[in-house]
Amino acid sequence: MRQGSLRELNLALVLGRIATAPRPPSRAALAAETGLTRATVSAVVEDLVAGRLVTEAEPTPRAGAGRPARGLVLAGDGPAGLGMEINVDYLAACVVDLAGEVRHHVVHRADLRPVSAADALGRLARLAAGARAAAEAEGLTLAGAALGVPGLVDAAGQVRLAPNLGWRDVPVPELLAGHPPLTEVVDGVPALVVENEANLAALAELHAGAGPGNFLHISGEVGIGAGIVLDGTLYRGSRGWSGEIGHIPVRPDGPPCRCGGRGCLERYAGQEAILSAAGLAGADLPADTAPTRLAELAEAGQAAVLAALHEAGTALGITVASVVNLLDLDTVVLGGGYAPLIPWLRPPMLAEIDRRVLTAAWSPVTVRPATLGATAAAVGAAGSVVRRIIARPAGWLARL
Amino acid sequence: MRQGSLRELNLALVLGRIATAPRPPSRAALAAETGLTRATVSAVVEDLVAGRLVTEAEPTPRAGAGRPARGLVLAGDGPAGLGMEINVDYLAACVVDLAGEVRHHVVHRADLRPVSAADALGRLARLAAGARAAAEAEGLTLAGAALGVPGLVDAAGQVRLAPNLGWRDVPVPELLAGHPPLTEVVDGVPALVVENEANLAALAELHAGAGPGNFLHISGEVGIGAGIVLDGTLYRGSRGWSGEIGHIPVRPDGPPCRCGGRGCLERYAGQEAILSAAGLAGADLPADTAPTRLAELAEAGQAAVLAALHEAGTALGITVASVVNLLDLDTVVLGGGYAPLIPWLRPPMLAEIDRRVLTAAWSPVTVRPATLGATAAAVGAAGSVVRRIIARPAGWLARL
DNA sequence: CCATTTAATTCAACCACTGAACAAATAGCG
DNA sequence: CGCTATTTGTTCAGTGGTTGAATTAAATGG
Repeated sequence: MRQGSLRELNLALVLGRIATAPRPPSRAALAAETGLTRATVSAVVEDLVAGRLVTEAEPTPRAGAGRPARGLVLAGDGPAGLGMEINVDYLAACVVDLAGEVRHHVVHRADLRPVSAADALGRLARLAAGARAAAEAEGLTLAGAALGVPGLVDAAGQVRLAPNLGWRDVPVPELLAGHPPLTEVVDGVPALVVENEANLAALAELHAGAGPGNFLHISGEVGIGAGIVLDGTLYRGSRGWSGEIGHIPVRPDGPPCRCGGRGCLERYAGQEAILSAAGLAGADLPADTAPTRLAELAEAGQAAVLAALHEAGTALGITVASVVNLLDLDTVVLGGGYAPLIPWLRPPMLAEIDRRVLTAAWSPVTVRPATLGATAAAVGAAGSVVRRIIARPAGWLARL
Repeated sequence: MRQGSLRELNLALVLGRIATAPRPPSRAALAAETGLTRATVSAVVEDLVAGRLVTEAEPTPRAGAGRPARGLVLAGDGPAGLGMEINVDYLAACVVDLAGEVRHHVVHRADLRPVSAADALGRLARLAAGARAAAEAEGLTLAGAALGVPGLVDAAGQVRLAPNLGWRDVPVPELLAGHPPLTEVVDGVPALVVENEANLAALAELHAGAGPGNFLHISGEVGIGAGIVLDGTLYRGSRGWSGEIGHIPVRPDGPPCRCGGRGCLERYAGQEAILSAAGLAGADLPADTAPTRLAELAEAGQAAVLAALHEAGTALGITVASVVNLLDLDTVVLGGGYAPLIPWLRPPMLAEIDRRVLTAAWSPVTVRPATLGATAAAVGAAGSVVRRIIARPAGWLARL
């Protein structure tokens, strides 16, 4: 810890409080919360304001006597994050400002399975260029970018395997490097961070939904992925490959899975599995509309659909019971395609959880829908960029 | 971060380096590693030496010219930790010094199932008093105590459920409070920390075995527990109830378990299950000798025993595959009663892992025996006390 | 025996936080 | 309307702890 570290830590501490406070706090309130003196907080805030990270809000009306406080809020015109997502049937890009506000958002629908990786990334780069232009038009400065992909990503940002896209060993940063505007390096972190989309969706939920805590966020897209948040931070695993929940064995002697195992969760609760159990295998539904279609049919009381959802919920419940026994989580969030199906998935899930979780008697497990919709991964990607600035503002300040 | 925090952080930083260095480092080497100046390191070390946390070793012979360095080592006569363990068939107490050396260790064998909790804790307090006397005779000062129990412990240290001991809602700190010498409160942390023994065994492995990393430590005692180490720290879960791996469903429609579920791991790989599958249900083996007996019979080629171990290993493999898919771990450590059975458990475990772990192709999962024996939990308990001092030396220094 | 090299300490300078005093801005009250 | 109480935010001398250079200490090698 150098001498300057103290200021770095206090910048992060104060900025973090401003970011999470329910109402714009005054310097005096920040001093009281953090234990710092008002003098120190004033000095720190001065740095933050000079760096365009914080601005003063309108004086907040307050009860009682005394000089009115000047509320501090995250700047809406400072740095922003660019978030992107590639999935089986769409591309997305968005811009999120420091306050977490989504300032720009475009989704480009297209079946990307027949398209080459280079081509898909080329289209994405065009979306990103548009997003950057939109951000600059609003006075924002992009401070970094993150991209979510439905697959395994290694430390260098290379996509090792994305089965549903048909990708294998795709060097994403290299392929995108030629395309502006993603070429700057900020503060030791690569200009473009590539990450599993389930992890990013969990991050989005962490910041948008109920505050920190321990939860599992299950993304039911074409495959089943999960992001794990432990003690308020995303857990990525030794190599960033955590959350491959789709291939957890539910019935070890069950039907074979293309991963090589048998009875994987995906064989019971994956989109294909549900559709085929519901007798809709040949219906050729686009991946993005299948969940709502299933919900309609379930609403109408279609027996095969109800049975398929019950089976899927049971499998999910068995898997979640394993996870909760292992990690002692209090909440499970269902996102992606599962969100519209919650009314039918939840009862069998809870039944299995209650039976199989050793500690269920002392504290029930909550199963709830994600607060964000299908755009969660892209928003989470952009959010991860601005969150990094909030966690280490010194890096941003060191560089204008 | 107050002004004094800087010194606190640097005390912890330097002490941590001294603790983990392979050879006694000099002040100059510490300065180079940490980025601090030699002046600062000297000042910090002076504080640590004054607080009896560090002492100077004999000058280390070095090649080349120059004034010889004075090596710094953790003090062997400063604070120490008292570790205790209660299990089904024994009590244990030990004293570990700052350097991690076990300075005292006693095990008291006795079947504790018929004994009341108060009585068992009374006996434990006598062991602890003996350990304290031994520690003081060696010039050590006990800085805290930790106790491992085979069950669920809540935040207050109360044992909510320890099925194999037959305990339910036992207020351990209260029952031990009357018994010296466990009554001091150190630095906001309760004088006695009560913790699940599987977690403590994992901690012991973390410090004694291969350095930090991500691993799962499975303790095969009468029940099956696990400790989870993520990024070099023990993960305890929302309520400290993580690692209840024994009740992860292996075959959801399998035989009923006393937890209320069906097909739990414990029904395939628990000690009772293995013995009964091996046809030794009525043999009335003491819990502590059963594993070695099984190993003997397996060595002799007894078919029923080999089949039972194969079944147990398969179930463990299926469970570990779930865990690795979820957490992306690179290592699984088998401890407790599983250690002597590794030659027979490992092959079926690896077979299941290879089949079912999605990322197994890129990086194999290592399954290895624990480096500590049956005493791991008690040593881990004592280690957790001294580790806390190493992580926050300021608390200890603030107090003499 | 002296030059060289590396280790550790000393000391003035500096950075950031501290605490108290002060200025600013408002509400309440007579 | 003016005075007081109250709370916010700033100013400033003081202090703790790190910084960097100079100095001393203790060895090797020619």
